[in-house]
Amino acid sequence: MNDKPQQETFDLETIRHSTAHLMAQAVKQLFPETKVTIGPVIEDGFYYDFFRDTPFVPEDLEKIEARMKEIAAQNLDIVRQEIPRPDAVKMFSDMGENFKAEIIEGIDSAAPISLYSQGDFTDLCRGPHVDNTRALKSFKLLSTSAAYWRGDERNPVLQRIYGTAWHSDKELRSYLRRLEEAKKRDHRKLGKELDLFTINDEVGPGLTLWHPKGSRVRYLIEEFWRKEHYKNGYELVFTPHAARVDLWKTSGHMEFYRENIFSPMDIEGQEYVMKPMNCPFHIQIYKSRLRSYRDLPIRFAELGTVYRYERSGVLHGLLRVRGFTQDDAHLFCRPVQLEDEISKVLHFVLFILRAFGFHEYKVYLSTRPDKFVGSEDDWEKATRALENALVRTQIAFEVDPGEGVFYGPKIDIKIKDSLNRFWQVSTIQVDFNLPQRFGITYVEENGNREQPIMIHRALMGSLERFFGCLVEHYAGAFPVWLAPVQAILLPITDAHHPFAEAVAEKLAANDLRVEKDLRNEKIGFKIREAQLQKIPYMVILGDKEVESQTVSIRKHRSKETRSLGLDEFIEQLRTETRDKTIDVIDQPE
RNA sequence: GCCCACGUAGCUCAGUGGUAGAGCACUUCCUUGGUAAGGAAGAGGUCAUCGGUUCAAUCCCGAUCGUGGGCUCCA
Repeated sequence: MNDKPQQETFDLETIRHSTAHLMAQAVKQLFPETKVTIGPVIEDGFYYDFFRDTPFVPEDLEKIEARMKEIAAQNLDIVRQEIPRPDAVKMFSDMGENFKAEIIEGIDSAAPISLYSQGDFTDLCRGPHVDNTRALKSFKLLSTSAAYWRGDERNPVLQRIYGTAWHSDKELRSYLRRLEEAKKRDHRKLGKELDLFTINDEVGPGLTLWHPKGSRVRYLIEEFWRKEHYKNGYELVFTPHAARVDLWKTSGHMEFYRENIFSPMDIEGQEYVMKPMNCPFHIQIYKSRLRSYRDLPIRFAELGTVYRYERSGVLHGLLRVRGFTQDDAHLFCRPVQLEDEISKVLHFVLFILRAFGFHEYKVYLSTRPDKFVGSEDDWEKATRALENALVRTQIAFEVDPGEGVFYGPKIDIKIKDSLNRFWQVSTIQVDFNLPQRFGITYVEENGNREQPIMIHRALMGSLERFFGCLVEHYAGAFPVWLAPVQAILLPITDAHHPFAEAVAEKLAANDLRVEKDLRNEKIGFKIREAQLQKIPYMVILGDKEVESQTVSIRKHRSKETRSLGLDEFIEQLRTETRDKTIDVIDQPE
């Protein structure tokens, strides 16, 4: 066995990068008029951007993939060589590869220009690559799209092909299964199937209609959120959906955020806009009277619905919409309180996220960008406060240098879902800008007026996005505490309807969410539907149950049935609801 | 916004230059059945919208609106 595969000796990034080259080679062979540009490795795969007049169609992908396999099977050695920069520019210019020539001109003059060749194909590349095309076996081309040269829409349009590559066919298959699974639990699909929400053309793109079942879940989330906020020392407020444009001039949003603000409307000669943020309102509440250092910290929280103009092409289900509700809060504190406040927010956010079944996070600390307001000293202190709070809370984090917003440093939290995907939800941002713009103050111990530090924070980000994330995380099978319907009663025949009514009444009297399926259908049919609706508990009621005054329970996740007394069942449901018990979350194999 | 694809019944989708079909859902009837689909009948569509080509357009062309995959940006 001398042709034993060697792919295990290369890391995935190298394999993917080499596969991108292999694809470019195949494309050049099949479509010689095409020009190559760049082909980087991305998460789970790679892409390569080509310049040509006509876009690739799915049949092209099949042809390209077949050619790639042929080339790989030729066992071509991949050879690196370095050449002088002018030669490289000339070479690619002569080949008509003006994009490559342009890249070379942009490369640091100290860096060597390296070429990689395999058979008839030579490409500019930093490498590294696998040593022979035989190492490239487990790949698949996935999709095409358009992209701009260097990501700028003023530049030529390029045709992009996405693909994926792995060490082995087994890994490849597993990845493709994961894609299938993600498609199955797409919140847009489940939203329709489970009757949770719709986004309707006549209402408008990016505007969500929450159906009764989706609303139920949202209401439960909100209820939990409000209760915990009161417990944690927040005051809840409500503020309007629109305000005079002058407010947004003061806040600076008309200047810096204008392109996301809906066009103004004229009301009695005054311009008003829909609010893109809640902060100016909370600041106005702060300003409604004189504040003492004794009042601080002040924490105003609101499930505030904001409207932001997003370009039509970026809208996506509930994840990117034009009207959404932030679980927003603004904290006003003295500088000495900053670290403590951040620390409390961190504890709080982890508590909330855990309740929803998220236990793994990526946390980023973003520091001062080039353009900023406030003094370097303030930034320094605030950044240290954030960092100390993270350390104190024993949260692992990465520093994102220079990635803070112009008005202050921030902490971002991404949560990992059951398919190992990360979702940006929580954010904690220090703001030196708005307190100054609105001139808010408090009276210090010594009688002087001081400017409070303001913190913006959202735990779930937006309810729409968080809900979409939950739907995908649970694949639509919400845990008992969140399920819109916790139990469905399935009488065997209409003779058992009275018993079902009685059971329903008792469950409802215990604050449980119950439905009855009294349709003239066989039990198998009712079970199938309840199963597809992902209702946690099915309650089968027939002669046996009426006679013994018990209920037969079938759980969504297991096919076994269990018979128990009604009170016992109620107790179990109540306990699971109270403890926010989360069953094993469905995972793809 | 830009590139590409798509838009047919409530849903999922066939289909044709001569004004349309299936399955599921819905309504009615039969069936009273113990753990993933019992049977029959019926109703339901300006084929996204507006214009053009044509004797004739759901089909071809254009525009608009919307959706999807990306680009870009973010919560």
